[in-house]
Amino acid sequence: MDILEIESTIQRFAIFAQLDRQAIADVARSSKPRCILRGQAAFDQGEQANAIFLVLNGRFKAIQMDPDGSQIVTRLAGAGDLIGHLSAFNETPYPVTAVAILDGEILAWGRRTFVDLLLRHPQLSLALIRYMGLSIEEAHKRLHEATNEHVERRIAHAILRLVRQGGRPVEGGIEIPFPITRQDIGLMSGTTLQTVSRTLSAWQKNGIVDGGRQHLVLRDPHAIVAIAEEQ
Amino acid sequence: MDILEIESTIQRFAIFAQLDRQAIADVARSSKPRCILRGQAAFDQGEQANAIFLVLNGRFKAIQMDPDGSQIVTRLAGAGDLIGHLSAFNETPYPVTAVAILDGEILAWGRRTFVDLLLRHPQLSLALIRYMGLSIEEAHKRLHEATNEHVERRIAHAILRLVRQGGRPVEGGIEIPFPITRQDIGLMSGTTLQTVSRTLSAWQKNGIVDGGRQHLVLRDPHAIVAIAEEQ
DNA sequence: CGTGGAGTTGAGTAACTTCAAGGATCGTGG
DNA sequence: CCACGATCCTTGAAGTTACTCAACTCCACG
Repeated sequence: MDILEIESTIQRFAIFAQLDRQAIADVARSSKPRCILRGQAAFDQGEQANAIFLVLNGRFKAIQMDPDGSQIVTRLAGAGDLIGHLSAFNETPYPVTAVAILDGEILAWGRRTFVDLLLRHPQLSLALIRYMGLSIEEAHKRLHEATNEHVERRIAHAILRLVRQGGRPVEGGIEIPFPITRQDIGLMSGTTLQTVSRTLSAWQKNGIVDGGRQHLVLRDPHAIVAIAEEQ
Repeated sequence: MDILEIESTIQRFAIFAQLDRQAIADVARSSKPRCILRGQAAFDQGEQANAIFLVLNGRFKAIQMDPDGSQIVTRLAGAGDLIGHLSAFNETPYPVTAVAILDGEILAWGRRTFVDLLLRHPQLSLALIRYMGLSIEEAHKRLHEATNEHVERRIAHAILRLVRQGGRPVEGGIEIPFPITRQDIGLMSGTTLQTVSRTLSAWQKNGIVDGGRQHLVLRDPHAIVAIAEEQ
């Protein structure tokens, strides 16, 4: 991807949309593009956070692991999402490992470089603040779900999140167009892969979803919304 | 509180610490101080977010409530903490109700006013970005705990958070110097007041904690850390 | 002195997890 | 092209944690 492509790509993303031509050029010029193959990590949990990344395309999952081995998926990131921004500015280690679940391209900035961009372009800071505000609200919503809702509802929420982050309409439903395992869904909804499997099997019997290995299609999205919202 | 007091107070808070004299004056001048009595709310969930607040003193709890009545406490806020910042910049409704659990003073800025401050003082934006990054990490940590740890451990974590946010050393332990109910602790650790009561009763028998109605003293903080970290 | 918020404690139970074992699907190398 | 290993998925049965329901006590405050 050359610099002009980068400019025209990033100016479409919410975080950069308010910047003028010159600012976009400044931002683009100081970035380094990088390809990440499926299965590779953009960075690893615990590593010193020297860079911040923007996803240009592809799909990443952020996995957080405890010393005792337990994990959760804190978020998925697609085109236009930042990753690594939490720790980069506080100079703390990355709190998650960001694994590509599809081949993809990202843009990297050094920590110091990005801080300078923020100081030079207040509109960029403001956009980042808005972006992070939404992340916190999302995290709190998940926390609420995790502590007050039963599994089936949590799984429904997790799947609706997948849809919002990149569901593709196909004939007879909505497809999740990237590989996702029962394990992943479990880590996103706070349950085990077995429970996810049982739940999806039941839904499949009712014609609500469809799909096989690492693949999911919502046949009746409305039914899933209903499950997510039932008392 | 007059303007000079405000200036000298806020410059000690992390979010404003990097600002020069002039910037501090600018920030202070555009703020409106306000007193909140115990039990009152600085703002209510669902209300249009027209203002952002800084806690000068006192203590607030942020409660999030579902349509079905279930609640969680997303955070406690003390001197130096911002409240209302999540939604104010995105012009979404407040996602929580911020209730004072002690009489306190806060500083208020209108949404537009604070955005202008951010645009005028890039260092303020940067500090806010750092602050929000820490909030997200904290939320993700709680999410991890909520889904992978058993109640006793979660309660221990919740209490350690209380200590970090304002524990006061007293003879024979550490005191939580603001009123906190079993219900609150339950809402902070994702369990019921009954389970909290049982757990604290057991701990009290072992001499780990002490306290009565809305009151808590850690007699053996080390033991609580051990519980929070045991496998 | 009465009322309501806060806390305690017991018993029963539901919802998930854990353990277990087998089946399906993918990719890879002979 | 087929065999094999690795990953992913399914389903059953047993076990457990912590929630729910319920009754009772204690205090603070008007």
